[in-house]
Amino acid sequence: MENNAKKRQRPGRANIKLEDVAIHAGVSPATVSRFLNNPKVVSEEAKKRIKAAIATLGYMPHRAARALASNHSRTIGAVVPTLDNAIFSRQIMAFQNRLAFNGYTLLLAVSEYDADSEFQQARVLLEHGVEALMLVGERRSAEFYSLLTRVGVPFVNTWLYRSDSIHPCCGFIHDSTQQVLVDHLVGLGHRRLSVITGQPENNDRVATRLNAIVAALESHGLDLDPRCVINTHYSYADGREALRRLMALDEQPTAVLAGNDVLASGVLFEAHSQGIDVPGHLSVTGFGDLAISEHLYPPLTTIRTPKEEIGEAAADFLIARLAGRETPDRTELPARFCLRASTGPAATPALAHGIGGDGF
Amino acid sequence: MENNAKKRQRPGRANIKLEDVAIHAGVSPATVSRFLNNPKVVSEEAKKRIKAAIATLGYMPHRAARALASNHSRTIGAVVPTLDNAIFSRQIMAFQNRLAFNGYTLLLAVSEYDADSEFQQARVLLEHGVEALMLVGERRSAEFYSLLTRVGVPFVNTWLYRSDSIHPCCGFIHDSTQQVLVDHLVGLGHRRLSVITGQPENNDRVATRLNAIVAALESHGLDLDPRCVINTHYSYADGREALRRLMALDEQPTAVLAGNDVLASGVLFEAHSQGIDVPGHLSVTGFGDLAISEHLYPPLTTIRTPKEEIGEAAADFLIARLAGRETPDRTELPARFCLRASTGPAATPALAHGIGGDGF
DNA sequence: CTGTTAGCGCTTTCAT
DNA sequence: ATGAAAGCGCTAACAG
Repeated sequence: MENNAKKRQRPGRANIKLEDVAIHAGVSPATVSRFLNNPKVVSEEAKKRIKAAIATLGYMPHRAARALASNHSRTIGAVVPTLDNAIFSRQIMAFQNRLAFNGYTLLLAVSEYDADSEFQQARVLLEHGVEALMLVGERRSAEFYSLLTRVGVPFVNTWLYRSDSIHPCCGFIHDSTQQVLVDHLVGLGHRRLSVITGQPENNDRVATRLNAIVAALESHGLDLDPRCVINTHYSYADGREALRRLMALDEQPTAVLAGNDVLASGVLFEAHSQGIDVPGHLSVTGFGDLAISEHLYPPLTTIRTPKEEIGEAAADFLIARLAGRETPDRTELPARFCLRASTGPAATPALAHGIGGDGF
Repeated sequence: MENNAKKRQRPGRANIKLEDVAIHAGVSPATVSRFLNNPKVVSEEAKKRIKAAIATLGYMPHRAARALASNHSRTIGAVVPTLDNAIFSRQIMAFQNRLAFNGYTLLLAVSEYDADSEFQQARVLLEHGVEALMLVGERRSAEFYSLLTRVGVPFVNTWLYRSDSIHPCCGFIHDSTQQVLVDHLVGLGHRRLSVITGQPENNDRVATRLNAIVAALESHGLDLDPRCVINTHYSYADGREALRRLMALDEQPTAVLAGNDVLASGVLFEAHSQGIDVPGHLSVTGFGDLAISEHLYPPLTTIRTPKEEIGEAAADFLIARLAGRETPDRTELPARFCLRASTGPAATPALAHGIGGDGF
């Protein structure tokens, strides 16, 4: 017992291996391996003894060794822009839950809306041998896509659906969500709309929605004054500040399309403290339908996005692919219009510096 | 080129391995390995050729093989109760960010506040060879702790600090946060307080805070009417409903201590729609200080918890441990009292069915 | 500074 | 149904 003293103990693991279990159970390692991976080919007798051995020894399989030998890591990766937004956290929760249920473990990375970081992190996940990858959005470098196909792991772009996408995707059609919102507002008599949204450079969904708004307005013969478009970050304070800037215009918009519910909430808060009546003087729409949105004053008219559904569908898709099952490349999970009380008929445009007659 | 046709291609990986790089660069595999792990011991000449080989072949290291050979997976695991709560998502973001910066990858699991699930998921992470583990809370089975010590991976309990804890921890002292809140309210003249919080059975922090409230009240010679304690879940709707139940009591409380800011928001929303004046008729406190809390009507008096700081401190602690660096077992990251406008002097207790004189 | 040589713990043919 | 044996891709002595 002193000959291999130099052989370092695995730090960080109970040192019991499959072979120990085999010895203890009086079978070969191969049989224990079969028991672990395909128990039905093992005799009842052996099964019983192996089970007992595992229990008494407290054996834990070594997944890296298994991954090396079998080419299956039983891990799936995800790279999301942030977890700050309840939207992605819910997607990830649903995703992880589905993975765990199917015996997969999640490797998670956050890109912070940075394309290079997304690429870099995805590389690392691939090095770790993730068998599949969930991503957000679809705009990424050719190099990234070529890595993905070269490595050959299944992947899925989430949060968007395009029937003509060349990549697997699951999500909804962003354009129509904005069309619905614009139709709604224009139908209420709004002619001068404004937009407060994120950074289209780092976010293809934002870019798509912005274009869709312009197109929708055009379809009504309206256009979008560039001064009425504010690109900002996703915080309450940013939403508030954006509204202040909009209200400082000499021709004020009668409605604001906020890029997400956080921004919309900020707008509502700022409107409240400035005594701007919503929807009397100003209509506000959001995007995302956070849990809080229906409770705001007034409850927010918004688009409900299928956060959990996307996470689940992405997991199901990848798992099906890994199992060799046929499954459609693209899944549409519709977003829904939620009509609430933050939108109403357009008032005559408030005059600069002349708002705030009632409220407050 | 047909002799090893049976040798399956690694599905899911570019088939280039370290040996190929070595051949291409005209060096031995060992040198390539050194280049990867400790470049400074490799000659400039070799470095150059290896770099080129890696680039032209598009080589990606196989981390499972590396983990097997070196006993280092370069992964760290985390099990959190949920990501629904902005609190844990921010912690995880900060944690992951710090890990990635130090070359570690995050394996994430969600327990949904279930002790068995937490144990089970931690096991899986350990099987995957995580070199360290971040957990939330400290109440778990002896079996769990014994696994942790047997396996010998560093771990840290987060979201709490106890100077006498036998386990590494980072967070704050829950008791004093509640003491501050109670002192504040009692100082304002409140004598009949109520509590709306989570499920103490599944959450040791909740249990601790609840006990701390009772103790704090006692220190003022007050006690907590059991009918004024509502254990519920963390949603806006639950907060609203809880307030309704409280207001239905024949002796109504003049203040509510909500277990977190989501619940507190729900209380505020319900108060608003019932026309209950806050803080005129009812004072409300939260816990957590979410981004939205300062924007609510009225802005919420709450406790700011150090979410990101906990994630970072946990990462730093584990990384230091893995690097063999000395580092204290326990880190206190104080929570701070945020006095805002949702608390005020106690009114004379509102009579049952007689509230709501002004508002709405 | 570099190459050679053994494995890391497990799976998987191929026999039996 | 089971065992023997040959690696999976990489690292880590050791020797030079």
